[in-house]
Amino acid sequence: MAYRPTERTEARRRATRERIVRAALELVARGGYREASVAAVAQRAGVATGTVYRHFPGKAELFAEVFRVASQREVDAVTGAATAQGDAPERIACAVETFARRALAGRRLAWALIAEPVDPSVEAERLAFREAYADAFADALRDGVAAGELPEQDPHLTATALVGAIGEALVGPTSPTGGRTDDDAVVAALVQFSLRATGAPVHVRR
Amino acid sequence: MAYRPTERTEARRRATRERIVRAALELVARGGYREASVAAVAQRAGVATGTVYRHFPGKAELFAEVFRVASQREVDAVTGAATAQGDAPERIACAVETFARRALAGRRLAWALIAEPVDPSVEAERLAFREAYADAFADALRDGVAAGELPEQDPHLTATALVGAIGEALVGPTSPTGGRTDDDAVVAALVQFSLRATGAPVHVRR
DNA sequence: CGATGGTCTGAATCGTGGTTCACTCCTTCG
DNA sequence: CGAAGGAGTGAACCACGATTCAGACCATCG
Repeated sequence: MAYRPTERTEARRRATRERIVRAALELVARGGYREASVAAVAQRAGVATGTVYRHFPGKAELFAEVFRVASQREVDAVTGAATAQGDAPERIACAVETFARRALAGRRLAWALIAEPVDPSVEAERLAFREAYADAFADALRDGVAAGELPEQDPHLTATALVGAIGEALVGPTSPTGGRTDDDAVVAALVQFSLRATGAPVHVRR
Repeated sequence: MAYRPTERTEARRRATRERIVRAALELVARGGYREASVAAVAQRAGVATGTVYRHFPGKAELFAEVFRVASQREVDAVTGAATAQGDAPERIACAVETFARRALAGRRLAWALIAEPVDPSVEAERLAFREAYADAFADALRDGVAAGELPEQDPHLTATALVGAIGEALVGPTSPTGGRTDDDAVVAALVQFSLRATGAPVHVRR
């Protein structure tokens, strides 16, 4: 025996893996899942295609991780907003706005995470992603109902519907040519919609 | 010259084409787009694969037609409901209920029409489908706003969001194992959600 | 009939990626 | 140094499903 993997080589390995994931993420954010072929990812990461398979069992696993990472980032932001100070309506408004603004900032990625065609195994990741979103909303809703700030309702269904509503409203403009609508206006309208949908009392927001 | 296509042969030709479309629709309704390979369609229609290409330039065109037909049917139903008698809230409730009930009756097809991965050219068809849905809602909303029954809002955005909300709420349970939730309850909750979202005054619906 | 125009057939072909693997190169340590 | 254990390479391989096409079969009409 004369060779033992050491910290240094470990680090290099991790770095390569990292680069592959980042490259994949960039490609998805740019051109969606379909543009992100293994060959393209490898090229962008500066490695040979075979190298990808040294780090991941297959394309599905690679992209499952990519989606997991990207989703987590988004969900964390929204969850943070939904657990901020304030009453339920305020928290919901905040979460919706966060969701919407982040999606608009990276439409292509948002589309990939929310609506693009992907492999079944990657799809599973996306389902989890939506669930996580819905959960963030659902928690705030539950609190609001308990506190009497919101009318009686099924929090999970309302939350799911909200996720769908926001997704559709944002992805619609995304996938076609790219509606040149005013982002602020869209966000504001979505917040209004969401507050009404939850049954929050309408105050004059000014 | 000794041969001229006649009414009889024309009819046979149309019948074959018809069978292909129907077979494709059935396959989509059963297993979604990905299960619906050209070979499978041909087999189900009782023709050879090559025959499909005698009636359609390619798979994309075939399924564009399939989606168009299926969509039209659904949209017509919803549009009908949305243009029925009554004030805007009633019409919207009616449209939402129609949308939801029909989707629940054929979940797989609904999923294919609303959310499944498809070729880009077929995707265009689906976009049109969503637009049509949204338009049906938007019209009722516009009327409601004009009549002072609903608060000031961007009807198109509200309509789009509604389509997304309903789609997500219905498709969510569809794609996984298949939530065993009570359909009636879901529909009722969705109607409530939609009415609130549009800003309709909450009356006791009984 | 039989010549003509057309549809139907289905096995072979093609294109597109994902995946493999024999080989080269690098690192570690006796 | 040199044997041992990977990591990285990239051209070749393969699976899969859409598409093609040469021939079989059929309807029309002079």
